[in-house]
Amino acid sequence: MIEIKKRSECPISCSLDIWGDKWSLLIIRDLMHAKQCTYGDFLKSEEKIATNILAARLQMLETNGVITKQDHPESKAKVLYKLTQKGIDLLPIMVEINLWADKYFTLPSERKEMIDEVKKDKEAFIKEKIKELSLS
Amino acid sequence: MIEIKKRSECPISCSLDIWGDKWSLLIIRDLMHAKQCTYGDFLKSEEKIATNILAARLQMLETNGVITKQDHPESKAKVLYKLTQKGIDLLPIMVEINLWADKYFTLPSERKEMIDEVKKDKEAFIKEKIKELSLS
DNA sequence: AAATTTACTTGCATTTTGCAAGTACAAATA
DNA sequence: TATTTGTACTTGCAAAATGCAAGTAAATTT
Repeated sequence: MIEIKKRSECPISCSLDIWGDKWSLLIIRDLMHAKQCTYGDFLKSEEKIATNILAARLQMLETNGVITKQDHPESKAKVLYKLTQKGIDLLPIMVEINLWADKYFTLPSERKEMIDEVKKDKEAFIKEKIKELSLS
Repeated sequence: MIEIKKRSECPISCSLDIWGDKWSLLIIRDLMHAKQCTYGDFLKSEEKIATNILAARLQMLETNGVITKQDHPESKAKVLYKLTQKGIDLLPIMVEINLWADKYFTLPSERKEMIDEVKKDKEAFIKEKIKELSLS
């Protein structure tokens, strides 16, 4: 089992205790891009997470209600991971991280396109994206 | 010295490579609350960071241009740490983390007050707070 | 029936974290 | 002026987390 030990009652600290490790937000990013992923999909991401770490993080995020597992409609060998509402609600944080990164790094052009869309109308982007993630 | 190895060119990943560890955002949080802190101030925070980890993180954040050191005006024994513009620009991310935490945790009342102010007018809050952090 | 895919687990080396103690310089106190 | 205290670290070592390679078990494909 996974221990959820809070370092303090501070909102930043409590949040980091759930997803403030090296990998969790990348898993969540994948789910925001793809809406649903199999275990293997996560392993394919370019940052190359180790399989045991992936398993541990998925467990942690599920225990904390950020993601859920469900059966794959076409195969019993596969599992689908999805964001819960709690996970979907991390979108504004992700958007702000993207904007910060856009200001201080040189990003690949395919990322820039999305960010330019955000910059045009942040609220609209978030609203639309949340809607997308919520149905399904 | 500190190694800045990027796992990928993804904005989320690049950002996490700088401040995506267990402690950095808590250091940044302290600086956002206090505007400037000494080494000892950070050690006093309720999460109780270990002194060697603190030294390592401060070094990392300074190397990456998120914070700066300056002489304490009243004592050569003390050092003042402050946010750079790059650090101040993390404020919107912090605000969103607070809002997420507000939705999913029960927070202490003194934190709630600040968050209620944010909820009234997020843009205004951020603008005002950035102004505050920028002068000095 | 055998090989392959999928989602993991296991074992072990490496790296990071945490704790306690130590150091060096500045400042306050006796 | 000598000694103690404060401040910002560093060092050494144990514990925990991470990373890598290989293994397992059930489902699917061949």
